[in-house]
Amino acid sequence: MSKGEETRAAILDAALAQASTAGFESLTIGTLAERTGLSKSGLFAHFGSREELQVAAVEAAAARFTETVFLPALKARRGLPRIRALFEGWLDWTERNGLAGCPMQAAAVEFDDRPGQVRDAVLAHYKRLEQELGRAVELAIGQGHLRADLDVEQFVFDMLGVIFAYYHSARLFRREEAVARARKAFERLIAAAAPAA
Amino acid sequence: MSKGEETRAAILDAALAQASTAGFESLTIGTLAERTGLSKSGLFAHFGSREELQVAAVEAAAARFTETVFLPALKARRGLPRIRALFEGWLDWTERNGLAGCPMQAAAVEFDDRPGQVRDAVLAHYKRLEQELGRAVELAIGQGHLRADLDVEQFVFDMLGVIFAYYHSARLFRREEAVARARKAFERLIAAAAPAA
DNA sequence: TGACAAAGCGCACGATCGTTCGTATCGTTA
DNA sequence: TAACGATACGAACGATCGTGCGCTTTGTCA
Repeated sequence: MSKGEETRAAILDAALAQASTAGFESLTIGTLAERTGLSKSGLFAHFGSREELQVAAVEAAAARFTETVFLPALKARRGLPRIRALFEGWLDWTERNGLAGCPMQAAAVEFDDRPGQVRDAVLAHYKRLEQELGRAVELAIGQGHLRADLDVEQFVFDMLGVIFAYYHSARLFRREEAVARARKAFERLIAAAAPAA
Repeated sequence: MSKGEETRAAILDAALAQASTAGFESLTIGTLAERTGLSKSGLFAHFGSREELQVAAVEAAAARFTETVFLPALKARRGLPRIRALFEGWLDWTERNGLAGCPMQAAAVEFDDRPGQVRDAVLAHYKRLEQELGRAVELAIGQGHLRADLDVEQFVFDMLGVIFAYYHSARLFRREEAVARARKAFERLIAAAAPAA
């Protein structure tokens, strides 16, 4: 990794930490420069514009998510075990990356009504996320772990809901029982999608 | 309503519109002054600080939510009908108020890791929301519409998840079928909570 | 090791930020 | 209508915003 790439990675590290606690709108060149020990202009040169910086931060978050959630889940057996691995990884991927809230959700909420490159990047991430999740569900159906007539998109929709409710309960309310509630909701989802006995 | 109260209400109208599309961090004195035709200092005098303005905007959103969702739902018969009314009102309360996204969710995500008055106000709203929702569920249990041994808090958790997944699907993905997905998920929740036949 | 490109800094710019203050105009009530 | 408080404005402040430019330092490779 060249010097430039190294610095760029360090900047994005700081950017993710910042965005996860205070949102992407709080990502300013000045504060980020101070946080990384760079000069404003030096930092700026790595991205060319603030919007590019925000896009890069979203993409960095997506990359982290892939490393922390997707790739490890591939080691689980296909079918239900893999879906469970995805779910569990999803619950704590932010902590495991030293982040506060989920930067992806923050970006989604902040930019869902603001057209531009950032919104496009967020959309791309969630599109891919739903695809991968859908594929995992279909594999589970193929394995006979889930009902053959299961509404896959609905299952993905429901699973996203559980995650969002978890983030809400854990971050805003700081509830300890959030994980337990999320797991219970998830298991009920799985049970409802189980093949007829 | 005195002149001052009138102006203040107009400012908060504009603030909610702004916050619902671009987030609370985008609420600046300058843009809001231009939007309302006031001078910066004239607008500022109504709140005393930017943070107070943000708090007032959160409380205005909560008031709108009460008017648009809570109060109408009280007209429905207690029990399941009222819970359904709450759910349906919740789905479209932002549209009915001419807003883009849900300002309350935006505030929750933006401030969940930032201590201060704004976070406190958001927390108070969601606390009350959960209380009211929980009471409605208990009434439904009393009416025999839902299982007596239902985990009320879990039901509220699950319902919140459905709403968040709906917002995500509708606002970020702009999916037409988001409402249908949300209703399906909600009905499954109700079915799982139904009394043993 | 010398040369060339990559990386970073310092300084400056116009704009906007939140906030303060003195002054003018308005609304309300006696 | 006179008077007085409520409401709004204009101008200014120091700070910070994103961005551009020229220069120096550093890393990299022939």
